[in-house]
Amino acid sequence: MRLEGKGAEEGLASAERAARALREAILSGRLPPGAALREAALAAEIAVSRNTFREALRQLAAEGLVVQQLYKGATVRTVSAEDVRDIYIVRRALEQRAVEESALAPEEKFTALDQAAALVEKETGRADWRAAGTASLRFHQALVDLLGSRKINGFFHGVLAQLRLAFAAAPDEAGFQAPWAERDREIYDLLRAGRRTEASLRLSAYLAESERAVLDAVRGAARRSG
Amino acid sequence: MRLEGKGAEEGLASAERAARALREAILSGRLPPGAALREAALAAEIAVSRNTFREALRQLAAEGLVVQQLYKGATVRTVSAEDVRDIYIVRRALEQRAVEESALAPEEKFTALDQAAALVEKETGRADWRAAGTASLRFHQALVDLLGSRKINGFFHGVLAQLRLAFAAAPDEAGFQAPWAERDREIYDLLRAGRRTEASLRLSAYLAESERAVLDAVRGAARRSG
DNA sequence: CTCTCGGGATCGTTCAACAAAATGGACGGC
DNA sequence: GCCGTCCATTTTGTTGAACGATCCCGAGAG
Repeated sequence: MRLEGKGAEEGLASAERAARALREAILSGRLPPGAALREAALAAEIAVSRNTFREALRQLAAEGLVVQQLYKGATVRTVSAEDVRDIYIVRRALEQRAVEESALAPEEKFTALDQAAALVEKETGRADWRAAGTASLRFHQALVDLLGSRKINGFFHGVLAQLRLAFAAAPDEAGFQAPWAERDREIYDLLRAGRRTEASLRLSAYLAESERAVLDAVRGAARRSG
Repeated sequence: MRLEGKGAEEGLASAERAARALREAILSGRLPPGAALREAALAAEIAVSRNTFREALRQLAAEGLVVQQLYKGATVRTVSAEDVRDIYIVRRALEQRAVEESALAPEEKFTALDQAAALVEKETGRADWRAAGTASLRFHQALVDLLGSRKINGFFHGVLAQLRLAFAAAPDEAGFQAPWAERDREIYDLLRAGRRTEASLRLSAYLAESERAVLDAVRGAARRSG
């Protein structure tokens, strides 16, 4: 019987806790892209030793959220226009594949997809655009999950995390309040009805428009800061 | 067993050198799946401190080559039958997508693909099945590279590394000397001729057969050691 | 044979120290 | 005023030792 009562963080190595804390700080925008991650200060903040913090840094670097340069330290990854294009190559590849193969997916994955779409609608309804954006990404994560691959899910999760990084760089940019809810719901309905070709076309249009919006936002942020 | 490297490793953090040395030792089969990675011993062998070695371990764990369990240490990842099925879901998704989108790929990617196919033929010609297997994986890596995505390339590289892990567990198994060279060359020729539908069918058959062979091998290895 | 109970062995983590390199600012030349 | 140089300071990369926590394994009790 263990006495440590720190919720879901028990039984975790403190290096893992440090990685989570850092990941959370980055994805919440508290540590924006480009921010220097000074070991001494941040390690003290998370209450771990510098060595342990460095283990967490290595892990986040391997995940692509952090960039390490020898003797220059670690910084939060900045998302370039080229990165955005790459991200959308991935999205097109995996989401389109998921649509094509959706006939093989088990029923429960569709209900999960339905619930994700409902959440997007709910957050959109209360005009919480940030939450709606997150919910929409979760919908697309659920879409890719139709493929039923752990590895693809993990990979796609990391890629969407980088996309959120791009959002953090340029929040509330024009075009970001696009009608996600209707688009996602529409794609879901077409999928459920087995109209995969139409779903694929709809998804293709959605991704193209989304990519353009994110690219504009990233370019705007680069212009502002460079 | 010496894990030390020498060549072009200047300007690299020694944690990175340690990660490379360990990765190489794992992928070469010198540290087989399931092997315990004792920190003190291996750190001494690579001539780095235990702390530095632990950074390397974290990195390899994030890459999926190593599994860490609290207070039980790190082991080389073992590849289960389910892992193999997952790997082939990834291969089908990415390689098929690459074939479908191949019309958009620039010319130089096709010449790289051609050269990769030639290398498979060369190694097959000298009956070096191990080298031929590696070359064939490189051909399929080049195939996925038609998509032109850094992220997908990196992801796929890691997945194929795990597949090599499965080979390491069960080398020279029946079905592994399958006619890779002809298959790969055939797919390349169909692609170059723009006959994408036929290439897709050929690839599909190839992957199905390959998956079955690897699954049999992994199950055989599990039976031997379980 | 199974269960319990040590006694290593190994892991997870911290700390202090140091070399190497980057950083930033004072200084002087133009 | 502008520019490059030099040097003190900071930060990183790495090490070695230490120590509690936990696992592993074998000896002995039942």
